[in-house]
Amino acid sequence: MSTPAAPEPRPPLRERKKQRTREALLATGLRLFAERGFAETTLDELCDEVEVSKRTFFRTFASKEEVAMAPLHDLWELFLRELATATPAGETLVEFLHGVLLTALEGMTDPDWPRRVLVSQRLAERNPSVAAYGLYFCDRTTRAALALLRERFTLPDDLTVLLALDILIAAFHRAQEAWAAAPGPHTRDGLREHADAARTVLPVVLDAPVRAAARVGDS
Amino acid sequence: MSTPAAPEPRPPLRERKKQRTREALLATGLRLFAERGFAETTLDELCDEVEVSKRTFFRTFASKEEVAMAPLHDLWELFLRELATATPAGETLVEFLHGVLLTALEGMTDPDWPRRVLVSQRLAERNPSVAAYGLYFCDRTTRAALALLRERFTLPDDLTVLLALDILIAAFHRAQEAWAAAPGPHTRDGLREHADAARTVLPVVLDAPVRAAARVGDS
DNA sequence: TAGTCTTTTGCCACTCAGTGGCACAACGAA
DNA sequence: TTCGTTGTGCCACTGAGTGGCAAAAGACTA
Repeated sequence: MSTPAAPEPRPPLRERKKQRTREALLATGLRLFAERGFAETTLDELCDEVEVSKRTFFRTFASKEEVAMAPLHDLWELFLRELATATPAGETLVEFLHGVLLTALEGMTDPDWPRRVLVSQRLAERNPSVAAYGLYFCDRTTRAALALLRERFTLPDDLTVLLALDILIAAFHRAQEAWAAAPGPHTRDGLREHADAARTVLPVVLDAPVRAAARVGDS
Repeated sequence: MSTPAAPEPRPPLRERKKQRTREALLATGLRLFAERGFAETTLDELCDEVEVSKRTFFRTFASKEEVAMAPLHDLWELFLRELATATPAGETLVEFLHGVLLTALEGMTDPDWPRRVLVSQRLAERNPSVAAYGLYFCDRTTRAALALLRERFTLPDDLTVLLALDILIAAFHRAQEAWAAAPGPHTRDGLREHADAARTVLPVVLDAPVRAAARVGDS
């Protein structure tokens, strides 16, 4: 389980069994999707292998796509939890948000998490419904973050804050794509480096130039 | 039909009939979705009313969601067509893209288009699968725009260009939401004004401040 | 420890978006 | 007018997703 929960008293058996079921569905789902393809793996097959009913599957996950995107969504959920307690130190909003996101990234302590994120990224690249679900989840995260920020801080207007969040999420998303596409081992630190690089580019983006290409054959 | 195609020779009967079918499915779909709800309207009902088979529906649209989002997607498709011919005049990439988008917006000449866009926006707000589809469509538009830009212009690295496109699309998306939420008549010009306002905010966003709120009861 | 209450699970039937195959209808060209 | 091409409708089907309900499992109390 990749959620970096603080140590807490042992949950009741019922809760522990629910978490075991969730983890089994998630691990098996990611494995089967990666081996056979997302569309080519039915939920009946997944539930047979985990030995739970499909009814239970849908009590655990909202949709098939949620399994595929769960590793990344765990990160965003932690981001929101960190945002609920983080304190800015005079930096800009985008820098503050970026810092909170990196803190959440540090909180992804399960050594298997990067591998799972890579599987998720591949599934999103190859399956439109997975990609769409991921994008929608981030849009909802933006909404939740705005509400959290409004409760806790003095901020500019909603449009400015929403755009700051959109820019942060777009930068991380592109970083994640670049990380997944890069050769070599895929590590959490590597993802952080790509995220930092994307963050660094942001001030340049608004001033980026565009010129007609020199056309071959044009003298 | 909201596509602002240049005047062209009369298409063959087959093509005209296809377009009539598409328009009938679109107009009827939007109407039924708005009246009854997206999920509450089945494709069987829609096809019965238009008197085509469901098989034909799926030859015309890739999904039910595509009907709901078609008005906005028409705009993005025109954006890509404009991008294939537009010439920058020394402005930044984001300004150039914004200009092309406004040109595409001017090309949405059907007087019914704003009303349809409003219906689409409402459907997206109320139906996750519609919103997700719209977001995914825009992500694919970003990809297509990058490829177009690369063919035609000298540009910075892919990350910078992708982020410029992401920022443009996010700004327009938020403008559209604000436009839909605003009281009074919803016009294409109103949407342009909101788009301009969002564009204007962009340079400010990266420097936007965040401070702890003064807490009531704290002396 | 047994009984009772609460929560969870599995089973089942079902809906509906979406798909593929194929025969027939409609259109287009010579 | 004939023939080739393209489009349509019909049909059977799949699989994600849903609701109802009885049985099983866990929690709590005396």
